[in-house]
Amino acid sequence: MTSAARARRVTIADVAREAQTSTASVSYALNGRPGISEATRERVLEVAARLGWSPASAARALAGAGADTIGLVLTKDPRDLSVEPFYMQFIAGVESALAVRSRGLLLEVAADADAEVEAIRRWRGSRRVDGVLLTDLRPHDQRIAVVREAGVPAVAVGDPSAAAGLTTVWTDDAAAMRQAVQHLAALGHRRITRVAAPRRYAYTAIRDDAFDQTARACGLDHDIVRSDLSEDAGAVATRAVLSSPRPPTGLIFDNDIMAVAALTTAHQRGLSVPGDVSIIAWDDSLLCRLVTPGLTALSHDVVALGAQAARRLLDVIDGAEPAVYQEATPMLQVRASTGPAPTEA
Amino acid sequence: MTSAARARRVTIADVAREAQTSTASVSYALNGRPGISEATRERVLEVAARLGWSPASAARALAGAGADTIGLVLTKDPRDLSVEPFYMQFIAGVESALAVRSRGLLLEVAADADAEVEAIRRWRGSRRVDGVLLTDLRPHDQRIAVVREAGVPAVAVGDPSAAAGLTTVWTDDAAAMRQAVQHLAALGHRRITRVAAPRRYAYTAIRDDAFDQTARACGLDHDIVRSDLSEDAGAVATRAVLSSPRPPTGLIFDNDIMAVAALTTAHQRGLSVPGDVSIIAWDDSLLCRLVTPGLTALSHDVVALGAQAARRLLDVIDGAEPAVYQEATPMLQVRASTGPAPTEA
DNA sequence: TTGTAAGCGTTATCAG
DNA sequence: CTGATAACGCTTACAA
Repeated sequence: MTSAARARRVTIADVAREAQTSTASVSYALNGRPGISEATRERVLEVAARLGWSPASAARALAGAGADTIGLVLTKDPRDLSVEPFYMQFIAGVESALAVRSRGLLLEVAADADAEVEAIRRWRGSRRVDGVLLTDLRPHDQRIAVVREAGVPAVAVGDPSAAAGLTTVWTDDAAAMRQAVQHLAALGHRRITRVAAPRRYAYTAIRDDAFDQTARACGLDHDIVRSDLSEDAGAVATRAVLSSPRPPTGLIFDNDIMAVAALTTAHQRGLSVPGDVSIIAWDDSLLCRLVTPGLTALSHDVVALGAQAARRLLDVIDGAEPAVYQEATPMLQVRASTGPAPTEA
Repeated sequence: MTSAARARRVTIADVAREAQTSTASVSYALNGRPGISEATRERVLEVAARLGWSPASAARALAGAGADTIGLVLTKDPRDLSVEPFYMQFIAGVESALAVRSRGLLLEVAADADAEVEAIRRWRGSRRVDGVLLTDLRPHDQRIAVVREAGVPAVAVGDPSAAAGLTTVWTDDAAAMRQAVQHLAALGHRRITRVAAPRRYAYTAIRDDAFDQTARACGLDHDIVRSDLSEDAGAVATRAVLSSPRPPTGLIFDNDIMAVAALTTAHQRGLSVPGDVSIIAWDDSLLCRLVTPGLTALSHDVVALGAQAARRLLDVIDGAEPAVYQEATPMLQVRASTGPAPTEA
């Protein structure tokens, strides 16, 4: 008949009483800290387990220990979020790294950059998180100033040039873009177009530059079309590009969704892929493998990226100095959507 | 030169001093509670804003108020998680509902059912969450006993028959399955197979039964093949089924991933879809639209489901009585992967 | 309407 | 090594 005890929670005071010692010793024992005899420690641990004690993280956080939680705020419309495989992969990676150190992940979807900053401020003020992960870096990102000023441990995911000295996890997008352009050049394409993400992302300029330079070096006609990352925008951009007087024979997209949309658009217009136009996607996901023809894509391990970012953040929380970690450069995964350039009419 | 003040955080005591009142009044003012004059309230609010005060949720939670956070624990291998569009859609929906009430989402990926229960216990003990969302209900789900016993507000997402009286958000999977079977029957199919999720999910038995009954009612040869929800397992199951002496001409899958895998498998074996075999997927996602031929699928709004679940959980946290909420029944979205049964050889 | 003070469950300091 | 005891920031009776 233990039902009477059900309502109250077990505290370290209970454990201390039962183990005939003080709360301080219990705290030491439970946190594996020195300054306590092995005998007491074992007794405390045994009693805690028997009583079913579990730490009240609120109290712990309040007393100055960590919250054992990191924060991730995504700036996306929820419905877009759900369609981008990237984020779920990233989150999955983060979780896998957090799980082994039993940390939690606090997730928030913000409507815009201001809401994002607001969330970070709120979190740090409320001691809910020990640190934050910053994705989708923007040029002159205000979040970086905020975390720095507020002293919030943070890791930026994106190009170091946009991270202003914060610990950074990045992939070499410029090198990846070079591969893509050179692949098309090697296949004999003379006119290529890049369908790019908005300028508000820091990586956009980097990919823009790499695209321009490599295309020029290869002596290709080249052009950049600005789009957003949605399916619709990808289709619209593709239609416009393919309707031009001398349409390009190679297209490079900034994500997989737009590339798939382009594939559909090309088919609708009776164009063959890769017979009439070759398509390259960025972010190789299930989608790229499953469509017909399979999409040649710049493939990288987003799950690993998320895991690495989370691990580095835990380091930073533990006091590590800022550092820059480069992940594997996205590799061009060649599939059926790229082929020899069509011979001129 | 405000740099000296940077380290300390602003507390209600600071606000009280500055506003020349007590911490109690500040608390009342900040929480919009009665028992304070309008004049002081405004003064407090103004001072709080000026000082940049933000609530310490740790302290708040410790003092007995809520944590303003709900928990969601997913039992999946992280890499599988990232491939299932369902979860990201669900999370996106949850976030959208939470955002309007400025609540956070604590996410955890558990390796197995025990880890899941452990997470819930830990959360409730640590006062990190005000309530939890339960997805992927299992028959006799231990989590239900746990939340009940621990008095954790919870909402189950799944069939009410598995939710044991908890507030539940569900879709009528039996009705959805009937549509799928009748669709195939109407197209003249005489032999159909269901490639099903593992029995550990509560919905599996419900879909099994509906499949059997409807197929029998329609006078069809029918069979159920057990699989897991992965791409590989879907391909394996499809190969096995199509190799049988008298293969079925219609296949119904329990998710979209397996259905897409089946499509690829059929093509590899030189079979036409829907010429030789018709395919129906569950959970209509981008994938189903984008593959060729497009997949006929049971389509439902998972984002809305997540939003509804989150809203109902907030109700429960606010003391609402248990209730059952039925969401729209998945609708059969007919695409090119289903067609008339092939004429017997 | 206001202010005082007692928790909430830990951690951390500092004498024994 | 051990045990009181004071924070931590907020909520909430209870007094004034």
